[in-house]
Amino acid sequence: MAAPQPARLTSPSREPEAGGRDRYFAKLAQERPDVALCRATTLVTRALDEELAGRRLTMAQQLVLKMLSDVGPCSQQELSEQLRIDRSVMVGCIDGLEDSGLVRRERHPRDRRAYAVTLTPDAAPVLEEAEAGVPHLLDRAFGALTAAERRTLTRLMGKILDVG
Amino acid sequence: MAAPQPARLTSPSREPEAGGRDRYFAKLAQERPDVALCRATTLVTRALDEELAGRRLTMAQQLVLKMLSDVGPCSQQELSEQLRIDRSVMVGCIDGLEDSGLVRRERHPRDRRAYAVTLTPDAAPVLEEAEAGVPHLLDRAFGALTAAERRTLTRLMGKILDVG
DNA sequence: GAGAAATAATCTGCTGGCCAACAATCTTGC
DNA sequence: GCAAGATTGTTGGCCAGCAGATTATTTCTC
Repeated sequence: MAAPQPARLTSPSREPEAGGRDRYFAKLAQERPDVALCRATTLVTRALDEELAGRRLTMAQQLVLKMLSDVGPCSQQELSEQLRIDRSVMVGCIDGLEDSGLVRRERHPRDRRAYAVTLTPDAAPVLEEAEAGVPHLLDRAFGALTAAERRTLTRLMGKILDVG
Repeated sequence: MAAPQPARLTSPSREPEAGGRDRYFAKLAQERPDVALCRATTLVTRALDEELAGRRLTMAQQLVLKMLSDVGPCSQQELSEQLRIDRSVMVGCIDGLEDSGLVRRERHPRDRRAYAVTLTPDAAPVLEEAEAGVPHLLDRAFGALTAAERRTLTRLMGKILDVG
């Protein structure tokens, strides 16, 4: 495909390689936006997980509380759709919140197939604490980007997601 | 947290909601670059998977062949590090390529712990075909972005990944 | 109305990525 | 030269995301 390759192998010792074998990823990330995107997301996800490790809520649960606080009681279906979390994952997510006493599964008054997931009074302080940690979370995940670059990233993601 | 929420629930019928309940994701994606990035990557990954569905190679296998072609025989460790694919995943990846007769696991001459994963002659045309499909793949994944935007995205991902 | 089709929540199974543990092998410190 | 530690490939376990099947309920069609 490319130039005839030497059949030589790196020795196991740590001599810095001239042929770019040890910097191959940098080249790959420049040529393949898909790979760069996936690997960067893995890093960001790991940073988020580390940051959330000590806290009471998972990211999904945090988003659920926030949406309930913003728009009022929702069915699991609505939460799933708007937060882009799979229905089957949402079940366990709400289970956890219910066990912690932060939401209740009430019946939807007009559709008894659906629940009306509703915040309890206990949820407010927990949500507030979680929201207060978001800036630090973002700094940890996107520390390499300036504020302007983060806005650019948000705009590009918005186009891929087809929102605005 | 926000304004006092109405305890009202959406009726099950499909009336477009004024309160932004049905556009909540758009707002979320604008406020939370982390969520936007993760959801966009899910979309891109799905597009890639659909595109690769009919082909012989997975994305990981394609990257392995390309790297072997570019830098010559490598240990699985080197492939793992540079392609950012976990060692345990790399095992199955190379297994598949070996079963297809595209690579061989030879012993590393100086380190008998490691293999020297080596391309076979059969690999060249398969890799060439895969490489030929990359532009179409990227168009499918990033169709919403212009060429300039794709370059910007690549640059931002590079900063997160700390490469150049 | 009555039956057919659609929908909400749930469960199960499948896949893929990540982490911990393991045996074989290499490297290092003394 | 030898024991302690690191490294390579491998396996198995865990979790998220996704599709399919199921049950209860609602909506649509006649």
